[in-house]
Amino acid sequence: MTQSLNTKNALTKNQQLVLNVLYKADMPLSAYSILDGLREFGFKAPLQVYRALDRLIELGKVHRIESMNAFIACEHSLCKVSDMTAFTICDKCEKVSEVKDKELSDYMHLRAEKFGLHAPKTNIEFHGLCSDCSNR
Amino acid sequence: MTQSLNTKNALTKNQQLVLNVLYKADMPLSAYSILDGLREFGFKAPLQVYRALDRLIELGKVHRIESMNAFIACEHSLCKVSDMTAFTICDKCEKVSEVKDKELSDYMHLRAEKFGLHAPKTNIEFHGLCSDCSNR
DNA sequence: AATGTAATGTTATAATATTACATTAGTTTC
DNA sequence: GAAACTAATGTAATATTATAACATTACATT
Repeated sequence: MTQSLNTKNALTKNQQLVLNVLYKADMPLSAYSILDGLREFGFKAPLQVYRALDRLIELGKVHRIESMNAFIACEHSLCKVSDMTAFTICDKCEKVSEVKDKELSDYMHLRAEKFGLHAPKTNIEFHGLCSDCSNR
Repeated sequence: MTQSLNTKNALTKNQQLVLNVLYKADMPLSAYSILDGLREFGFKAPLQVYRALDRLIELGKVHRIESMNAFIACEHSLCKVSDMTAFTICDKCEKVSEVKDKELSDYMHLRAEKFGLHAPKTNIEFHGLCSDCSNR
C-alpha cells in the first residue's frame, strides 16, 4: 500500500503536493504556476491542480485570492470552520497577508444578516499600500 | 462632428454602449456577453469591451464582481468617490445586489488602517442565500 | 495643412478554467 | 480472494477570460 485513500480528512497525494508548493511559496500562486512547480512530480494537466485546489479550499487549507485569480495557503489552523477570510494586498510590492480578526468576522456576519443573506461566506480583500511601500 | 472626445469626463461612444448594456441587464455580465450584445453595433473584439470597462470602472460607473469575473453597473451615483463597494450574492438564484452602507464603509476603512494599509480600496462580496431562496 | 494625441480597430496570443471520458487504486461485500 | 463499487487520478480537448502589439481613424491645436 503506497497511500491511504481519503475517506476521512487525510489529504491525497496530489492534494498534499499542491499544498506543499503553496506552503513553500508563502504568497499567492496561479494554478498554472503550481502546475509548473509540480511537473517534476509528474503533474501534466491543469485539472490535477484544480481538483486538488477545490478540495483544499473546501477544507479551509487554501484560500482563493479572487482579485488575483490566485491561491494561497491558509496561515491559520481553523479557517475550515470560519465563514470569513480577509487579506491585505499591497498594490505596489504585491505582498499579501491573511488577517485574523474575530471582531471583523463577527461584524461581517451581523452585516450579512442585516442584508438578509443567510449562511454567509465572505472574503475581503483590502487593496492599498503596505506600510513599507507608503513610507518610500 | 459625430462625437466629442473625452477631454473631461464625458463617455466615449464605446464606453456609453457598454454602460447601456450593463444598465439594461441589471445583473453582472461577463465581458464576452457584453461583446455579444454589442456585435450589432459593430463590436468585434474583446478589447473594445475591456477598454471601455477599464475606464468605466475608473469612473466608478461599473464594478467588477471578482468572484464571478463579471461586471455590473453601479446602482448609486457616488461610487466614484467611495473607496468601498459591497455586494450580496445569492449562490442559488445568483441575484447580485449592491449594498450602500456608510457604516460598513467607515468600519472597513478603520480596519484597513489598523492593518497598516494606506489608501485602501476594498470590495466585499457576501455569498450566501437570499431571503427568497432560504425560505424554500 | 501639419502635427499631436486620444480613441478605436484588428489580429494574434496568453492566461485561467472546465468538460468529457478513460484508467487506476483502494474499499466493501460476499 | 473475486466481484462490484467508489474515490482518485490521468489525459486530451476545449471553453472562458484577458492582454499584447501594432495599425488606423478622428478630433484638437497650432
